[in-house]
Amino acid sequence: MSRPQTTRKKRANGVESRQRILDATVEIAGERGYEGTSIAAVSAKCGLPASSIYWHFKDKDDLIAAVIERSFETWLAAVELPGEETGTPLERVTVMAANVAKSLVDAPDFLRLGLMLALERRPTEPRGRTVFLRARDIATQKITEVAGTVFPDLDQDAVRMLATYAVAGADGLFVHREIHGDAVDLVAMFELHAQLVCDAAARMASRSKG
Amino acid sequence: MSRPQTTRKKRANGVESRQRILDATVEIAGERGYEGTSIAAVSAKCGLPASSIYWHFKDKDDLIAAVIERSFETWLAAVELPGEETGTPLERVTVMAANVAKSLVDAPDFLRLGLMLALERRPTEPRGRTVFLRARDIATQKITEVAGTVFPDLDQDAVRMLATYAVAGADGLFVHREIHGDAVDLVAMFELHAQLVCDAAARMASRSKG
Amino acid sequence: MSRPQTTRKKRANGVESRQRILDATVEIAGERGYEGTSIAAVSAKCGLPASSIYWHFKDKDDLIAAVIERSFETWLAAVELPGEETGTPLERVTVMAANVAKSLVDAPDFLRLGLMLALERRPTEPRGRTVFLRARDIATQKITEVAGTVFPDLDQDAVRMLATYAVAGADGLFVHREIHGDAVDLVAMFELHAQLVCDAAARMASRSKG
Amino acid sequence: MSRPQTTRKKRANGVESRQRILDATVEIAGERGYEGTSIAAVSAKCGLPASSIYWHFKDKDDLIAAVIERSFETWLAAVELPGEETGTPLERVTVMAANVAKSLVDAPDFLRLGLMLALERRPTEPRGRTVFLRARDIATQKITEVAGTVFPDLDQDAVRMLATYAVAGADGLFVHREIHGDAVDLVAMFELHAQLVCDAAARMASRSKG
DNA sequence: TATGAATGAGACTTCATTCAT
DNA sequence: AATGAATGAAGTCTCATTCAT
Repeated sequence: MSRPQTTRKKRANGVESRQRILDATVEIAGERGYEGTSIAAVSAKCGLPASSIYWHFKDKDDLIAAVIERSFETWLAAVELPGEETGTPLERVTVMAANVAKSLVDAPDFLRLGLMLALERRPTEPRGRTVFLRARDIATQKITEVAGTVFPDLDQDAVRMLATYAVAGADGLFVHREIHGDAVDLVAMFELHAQLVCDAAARMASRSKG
Repeated sequence: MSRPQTTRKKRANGVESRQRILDATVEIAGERGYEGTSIAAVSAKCGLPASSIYWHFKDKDDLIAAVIERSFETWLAAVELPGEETGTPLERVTVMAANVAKSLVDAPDFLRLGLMLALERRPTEPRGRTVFLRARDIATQKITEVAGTVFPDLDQDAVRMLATYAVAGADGLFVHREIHGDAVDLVAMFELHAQLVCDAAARMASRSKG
Repeated sequence: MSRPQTTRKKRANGVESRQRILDATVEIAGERGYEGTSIAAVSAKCGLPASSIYWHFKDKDDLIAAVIERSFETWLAAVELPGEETGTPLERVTVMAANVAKSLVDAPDFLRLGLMLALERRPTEPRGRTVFLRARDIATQKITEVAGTVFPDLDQDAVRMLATYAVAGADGLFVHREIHGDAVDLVAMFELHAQLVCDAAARMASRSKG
Repeated sequence: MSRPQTTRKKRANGVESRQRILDATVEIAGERGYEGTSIAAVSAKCGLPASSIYWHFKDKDDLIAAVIERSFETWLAAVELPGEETGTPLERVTVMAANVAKSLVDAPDFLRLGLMLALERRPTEPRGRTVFLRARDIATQKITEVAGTVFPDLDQDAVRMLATYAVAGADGLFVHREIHGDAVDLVAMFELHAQLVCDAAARMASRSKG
């Protein structure tokens, strides 16, 4: 008969509100980019008034940056490469590529929004762009490390170049799927990509060795 | 009493005004994307009042689409592949790749703006996006044709897949350069890209033949 | 039967609109100061939408500065001291003081708003404040000139000091009337003020001469 | 289990918090006036959350009024006129004027903020304005009393007029210093002011007596 | 072939204030 | 004796667009 839960809804809960705002923002910003994301739209989608958004985030820039940050973390967790895999280099790399492909199909917001920001060249760079580029560097670095262990005969420069090429290819394939939609078999494309990169690595390694 | 035609200059010149508007728009839209491009900003940059822009273009959508169109034509002319080149397939493809790379270094507006539009997913698709996707299809088609003649042993599906992969790789490398700037040797990256694609084609061809 | 004047109202007329906006602003800003003057309030009072105000003025700062400028000019014209007056120095100065007093009773917006701005110390000074201070300097300069001719025996420093004192007294008396309203006989107070300043001038002159 | 009283510090101290809020407010309001003073800004300057300000003060009006009140008391204490001074009237008045001048140089917040409020004319008068005007009346009254004892031959009306003029002059000179800053020798100006007022008083007295 | 002026809608952001804890 | 969170109203300013000239 006591009504503890009848305090319906409005029990101030900062953490949950923050999540709701981020959820709404990621959806909108992933569709319409930085400028296309209006605070009013976020407010409508998350149910909190615009002024409440400003309690949780300093300004729009801060909000978008937070979205990118969280989105990257989620994505990183989703692709987390299994540690001590066995098999041939090609096999190991193929598994990795498939993981990445699947993660991009499932949660593409991070990369879509990030690429939009990356392509812009505003005079005052949005903080979200910086955050995305940092995230991208981290990813490239991880790939570099994996490639170094998988192809121990390659010199540093070659490894870096291959990692760069691998990331660029992933971006391009992602864009391709964003354009052509579910018709694209992203996993298959990533498999091809992985194979080409491995071939190149093998050839480079044999050349530098022999 | 009639003014002599020596007054020339400033006899309100429609064509020139139109160009000035397009020039201003391409610059701003390339920096800030669709939503970030305001008529007021274009007006300020080209020196014509906003209302004059509406005399030349139906609305903002029309303006952006026109920019993409002109930008694509400029770019197409810049890469125009020389007709009956001789040499090995790899040589011919390598030359092509170098041409594309150089064109993207010189006039990247078309692709930058196009990719931004391509990544967005707004409810009512901007006409500029359609125009860009059509342009992209044309480019992919051309590559498919070239690949078909260079690797006559490949079946249709394989050729299409390779062309898709080639375009995706180009997009990704372009993004990479947009992010990291002039430090990136885009021509070298495209050379690597061409080689990998050719290797793949050769392997596929030998497999499908044998 | 022709209806030329039936184009009622909305025949775009920049000059008139600008005046209407300034009229509305001077009234509101004179009552509530810089921050208290909202564009919405000005819009409501002048009948033009807020966005139209921004066609005529860059921003709020620009609007307030324009108000001060126009207000000062109006006031200057209203007090314009008659040229070659005759009579004793005291008589001439008394007439001047009466003129100033009357002008301040009639159109006090300029000084009220100006003093409000002058007392503020924002980190980024409103342009209106600069404009007011310049106007005030002009007024002080004029008084200095008049005092110089009326009391030719006084040295420069003394004249400047007296002019400063005269202006300060005028400000103070104006504040007094703003506080206590129509009950105050501003003309009488200015007469007293003029007399005291003249006495001081006479005494200083005799001292410096003798 | 009870916390020992050695925790001391930070045992939420109401009085100190109140002071901190008032200190912050006086600074901001002195810079930006009534409307320009936002609770958020006060909160940022004093380090307490906005809601805490509302624990100590009913609303913004109450806060500003409290500031004026405290500021006036501080100022009154600083100028407190020594009781039974000896010397000629001019000497006594000169000392008084110097005291006032010095107090205004040291702690000008009270008068600056007060004058800003006094010049405004909003529909619902801020309580702070009322408080300031009352304080001003008290000051005028004190001067009237002193003037009455120093010039016993003057009639009531003349004394009141001189007191009014004295206060107005003080306001004007204060404004002058606010505008021109430390370059102004406020003490010297007040000395001149005192002398002129005394001369006027003497002349009036002799006239009304003779 | 243009353009000065206007405008409703909506952008981002801050406001003073409240309330449950 | 405080405060984290929330909120409706209002702030300044920009938006894309129109229209009479």
